[in-house]
Amino acid sequence: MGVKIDGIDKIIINRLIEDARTPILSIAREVGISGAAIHQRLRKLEVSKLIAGSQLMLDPKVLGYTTTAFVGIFLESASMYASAIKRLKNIPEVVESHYTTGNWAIFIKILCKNNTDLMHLLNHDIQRIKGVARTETFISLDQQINRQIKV
Amino acid sequence: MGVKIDGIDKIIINRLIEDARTPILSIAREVGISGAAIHQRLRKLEVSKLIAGSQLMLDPKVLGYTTTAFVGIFLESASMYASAIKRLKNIPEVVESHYTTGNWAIFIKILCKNNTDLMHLLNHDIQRIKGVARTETFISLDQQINRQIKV
DNA sequence: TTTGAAATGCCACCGGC
DNA sequence: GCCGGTGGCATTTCAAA
Repeated sequence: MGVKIDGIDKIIINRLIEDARTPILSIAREVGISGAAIHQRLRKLEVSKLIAGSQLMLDPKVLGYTTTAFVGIFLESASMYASAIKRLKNIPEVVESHYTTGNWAIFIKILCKNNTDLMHLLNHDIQRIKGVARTETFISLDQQINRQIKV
Repeated sequence: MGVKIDGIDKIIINRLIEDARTPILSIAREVGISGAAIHQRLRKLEVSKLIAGSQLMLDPKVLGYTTTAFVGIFLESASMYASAIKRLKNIPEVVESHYTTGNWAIFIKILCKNNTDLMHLLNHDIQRIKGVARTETFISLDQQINRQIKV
């Protein structure tokens, strides 16, 4: 993991984490080097794969997705993992899926419009996936932290 | 929640979710309307708050953060929630925190460099937060889905 | 790694439809 | 809602140090 990052790189990264469309020249003026230099540093950071891309962030609430929930899924056998994931990928409300140690085999994060939709998603979409034995659901009532790891 | 989005808006959004720095004019050429029109649509979507911003995405693995874990936290009493969150905010490895129904009061997502760091984080940083009674940890061995809600 | 300069391309704002 | 035009910037590349 030989990626070395100095203070200027940190400023560049932090400005672009706040707003990925910040003009490079405005960062250049802030740190006091030329735009070309910023540009080359960015390319280096991309080549190193530290920068994985940039994303427009949507607010799910504006689309009506007001409920966030986590669901732990018990599988009948570990061998059903791959096929279960395939099915989960087809459910748009599933925004994260992990294979975890501990209680469950699969652990997912989902967004729903309301509790009726959540119930429908659980009973109709998730519970009916082949291999799914049982689920445990935790509804997020409040999210206080949502950030990236710091450089 | 009166935000109506047509096919062109969807294309704009999806292109910018893939790469937030995509030039507006290249989207304009793709959909066959002028850059000015794309620009106006984007402004409308920003005003509607559907677009919450844009972010540079870092790859935590390149920084050495190879372990993702979820930790359920039991609190001695719900009244310690606010102060516990305050302490969690000071732990950079904590990237998400939720107040959840079900077993735990607080549910967090953390990134660590390895299992030793994870243990240290749990025993030294998290367990010692005032009000934290007990924790349950789930390590993610594999993440197969990571996306935003679709428009 | 940095710089300035140059070519190219983009953005953001109009007035008008 | 969309367009074309425009002036001012931004991006990208290059040779040079």
